[in-house]
Amino acid sequence: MFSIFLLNLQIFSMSKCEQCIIKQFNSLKSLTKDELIRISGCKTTMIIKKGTVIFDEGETINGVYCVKDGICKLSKLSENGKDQIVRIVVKGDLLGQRSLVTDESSNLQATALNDMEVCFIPKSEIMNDLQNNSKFSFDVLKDMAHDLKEADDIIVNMAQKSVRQRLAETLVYINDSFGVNPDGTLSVLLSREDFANIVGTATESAIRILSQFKKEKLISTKGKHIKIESLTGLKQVE
Amino acid sequence: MFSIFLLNLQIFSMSKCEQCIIKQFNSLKSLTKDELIRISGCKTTMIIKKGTVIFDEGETINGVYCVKDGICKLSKLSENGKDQIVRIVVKGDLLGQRSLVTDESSNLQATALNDMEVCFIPKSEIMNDLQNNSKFSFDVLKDMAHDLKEADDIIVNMAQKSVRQRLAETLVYINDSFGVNPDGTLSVLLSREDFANIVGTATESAIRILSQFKKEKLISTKGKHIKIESLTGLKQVE
DNA sequence: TTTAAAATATGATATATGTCATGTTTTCTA
DNA sequence: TAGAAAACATGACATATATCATATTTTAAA
Repeated sequence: MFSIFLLNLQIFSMSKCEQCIIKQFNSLKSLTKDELIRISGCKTTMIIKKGTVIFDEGETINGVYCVKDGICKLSKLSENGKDQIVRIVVKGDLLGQRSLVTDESSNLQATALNDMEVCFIPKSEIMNDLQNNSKFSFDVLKDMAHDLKEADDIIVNMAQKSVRQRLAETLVYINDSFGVNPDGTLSVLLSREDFANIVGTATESAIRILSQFKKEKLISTKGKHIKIESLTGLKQVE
Repeated sequence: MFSIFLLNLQIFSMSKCEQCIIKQFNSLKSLTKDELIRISGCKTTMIIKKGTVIFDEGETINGVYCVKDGICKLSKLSENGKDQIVRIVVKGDLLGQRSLVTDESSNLQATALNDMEVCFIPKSEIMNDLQNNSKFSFDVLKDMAHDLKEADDIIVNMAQKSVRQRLAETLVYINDSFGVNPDGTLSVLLSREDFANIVGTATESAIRILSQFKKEKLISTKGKHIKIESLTGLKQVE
């Protein structure tokens, strides 16, 4: 597994964490300059191709990924064979934070949704900072609290809202959180199957409802690119 | 609101955190003796009657509750008027940890499921420890990571499993996590409506499926007390 | 104890969504 | 560029679950 990484995906980069703008967006901003310099020395920058599994359910991660570019999904295989997406991680986020806190293996699979550039920081190097730099650990704590809140919201939506509503909200969420391309299409490009796996429905149902939204002029599509035509309309879907 | 607490619910107790066995079960165990003595001096012990709302959605909590006895539910009101239960907090747990980390108001409501005894520790008193005692903050981090993992699992179950399966799993979960009374009935006593609100279904559906389980000899009931007759059977429900 | 209210129970029916089947379009690759 | 494979699309039908209606039982209150 690791050898594949070495062959195909890994590029050792000379770029320095201390100067990296990305860290602004996550907990790493709370590290001191000295800490960043040390981290910089042991990190591994890698390019990950679209579709690649970054880590799998049950795998021990032993570090954290700082996402410099691209987007990935965190999903979990359910017994019926479907892959439920529980979170989307984008440029600027840290991926695999949970592994710093627990020695358990990952409960989720991470898969690149487009080509990504990430820096892997070994757990051994960053654990000291988590222990000694309280500003940093408090930031990680905040992050996790935020994720937990979002997860609670998702539970409520899953339980109480229709597939139609959940799909509408997913479109709004992606629009609001990750923005749009110059042509107005959603910048996060997902397959119909991905949408189904976020919403928790059959792929056919997701396709069908997207078609309905199109007829109702709430969205327009070219290929798999989706453009929101009426944000307010989507928000009112019942 | 607070005056009601003072009149009906609050009892100032002389018991000391340093000697309290409950702390063994949560992050407070990582506080030093000195820290515990200080906490002990500013905590407020209260008795909370069954059905009382401990804190509501949108309320600012400003502290954390250590549950000495009893059980409560954390729920969130959805737009359709249903109250989705996202977590159950029992004796030994800390309630409202998220409030320590963020200044946002609570996204959840906490309601006592039976008579409870809790100690309220003001945020102002414990924040220092969260900043300075890294063992303590790491414990809180672990707790939150654990909750996050459980939340992810719930999302997958909500999305991919039938109501029947979810209800069976809820029974198993309550059995495994919170145990049974001497007569074998589940020690956490929930109304059919509570079950429906955990599973995310209509109350009638929850009742109906529990009746089916009864017919299938998976459980037995007297009044609202439920006894699991076949744990393996419940685990195999499809 | 009697009465009222809440919780539990069950039937009948409606409906959203899943499943299966089939066809079309887009994307990939040799 | 052709051919294969994957993704998208839509119809027909099955089914789990919601909703509404109405008993019955349990709990609370007067």
